[in-house]
Amino acid sequence: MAVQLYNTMTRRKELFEPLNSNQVKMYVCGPTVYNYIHIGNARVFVFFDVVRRYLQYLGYDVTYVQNFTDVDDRLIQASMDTGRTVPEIAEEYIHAYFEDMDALKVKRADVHPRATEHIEEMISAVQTLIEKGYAYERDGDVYYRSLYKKDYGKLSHQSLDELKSGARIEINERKEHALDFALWKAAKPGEISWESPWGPGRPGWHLECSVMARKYLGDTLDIHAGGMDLCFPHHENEIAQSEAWTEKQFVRYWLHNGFINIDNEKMSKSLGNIIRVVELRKNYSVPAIRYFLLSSHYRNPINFNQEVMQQAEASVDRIQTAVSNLQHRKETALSGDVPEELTHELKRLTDQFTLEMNDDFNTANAISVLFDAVRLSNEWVARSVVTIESLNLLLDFLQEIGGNILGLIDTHAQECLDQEVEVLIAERQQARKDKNFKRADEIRDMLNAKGIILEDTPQGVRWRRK
RNA sequence: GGCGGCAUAGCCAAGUGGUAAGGCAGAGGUCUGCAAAACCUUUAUCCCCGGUUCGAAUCCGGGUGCCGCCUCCA
Repeated sequence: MAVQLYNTMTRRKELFEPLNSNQVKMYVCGPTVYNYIHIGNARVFVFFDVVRRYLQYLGYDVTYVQNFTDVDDRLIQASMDTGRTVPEIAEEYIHAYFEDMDALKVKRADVHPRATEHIEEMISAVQTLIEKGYAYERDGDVYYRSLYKKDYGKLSHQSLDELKSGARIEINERKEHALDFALWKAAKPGEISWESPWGPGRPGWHLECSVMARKYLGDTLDIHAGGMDLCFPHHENEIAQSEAWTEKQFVRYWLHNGFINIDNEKMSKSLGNIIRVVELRKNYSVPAIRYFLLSSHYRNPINFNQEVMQQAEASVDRIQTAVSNLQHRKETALSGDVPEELTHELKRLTDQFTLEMNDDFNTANAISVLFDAVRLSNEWVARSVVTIESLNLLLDFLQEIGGNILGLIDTHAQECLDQEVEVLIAERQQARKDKNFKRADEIRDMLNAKGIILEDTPQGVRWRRK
């Protein structure tokens, strides 16, 4: 258990040591539920789900929290555009989120807290910050004094002077300083709001993560993760307010993943090239989508296009085929010992997999270890003598690494063929025996047209779906 | 202007000092009645120019090209 991970805070790979022995407190910024999630969101959720699974595989006890931002400017805008209420819209897209993520085999978090269910706690946090002098009220808004603590900017490594001279600072007369940010926003007429000591309003975006993270994970988190863009200002602001509030270190390790480009262009609303998961799922298999997301290191940008997705499909097919060929071979194998040679090889591959994942979650290399196991498996399947126990060992490895951790294998139950097809296969076998290859090929072509591929092996006919 | 990243085969992508993983596609071969699947073989002077070193894709300097963040965007 020697995981090294790249910490955005220190800009170095560090040895991962949770605050409390093997307890890992992990928080991943969740979606703002004003729309369907897109492939960029999916990268965050799929990758950090893999991190979580891997840490669990290593024996860590992981508590995983991911929020829903169910009130903010964009939801209010969507509400005005559609005439529906903010909670209605949020509910719909939370539902859609779970559909997408369940489909992509992302495990649910231990807690999925919603901002609107923690308003009381947020108000109380804001009050504390005001009392401590870190925040001030102006016309129903409450702002955080960014300059109050000297270490503001420590995550994004921006000095205050540089931030002050930043090119895009908005003018807001109510703020003492341009870098101050809203903890509480006064409601405009007609907007959804909650009562507070400063009048009706809603919480600022950054505040919810600080409050919910503390509530469910405590003062100090081990891992806090999200997309690269959240580094500044979102995570910077979370640190500021949380550490002002608790006077303790907020997060031990900050992890940020890179973006996805679409045909070498930034994915953006204005370019109209946003790829939603719900659409993606119609065109590509789940293992291929996950392969695409995991085939490159998480901090690198990746480029989405048809060609790489087709390559992903083909790659994932190779893994899937190895698993089904293993299963087919078991039907005619006999029980017996596992040769030392195989145990040894699998041990080596398991160690290699751990080594790669321990190195800042190098999923690209982890996948290459998986392919080494695929080759090994194919070699054993082709042997004329192999034991069920050996095949099971290979199967276990592929299922554990390729299935449970990386999620690149469809673990659907072995389906059955209908009676009619079984009869045809039997007829074809007889035809082959009789050297009636014309009829045999006819049947094979017929089934192929129905999407069933027949393969003749020394152990009998093997079939699979296209 | 500030902070940071990237450039490796037709494509995707690892590799932070020791002589270029893995996948897709292509070519040749083995197996097969023919296929399929599989296995074997095969495809790279690592953007350019200097420097350090016995040795550099890797370190340093200088270019060139692309990209991200710098107030609510994963």
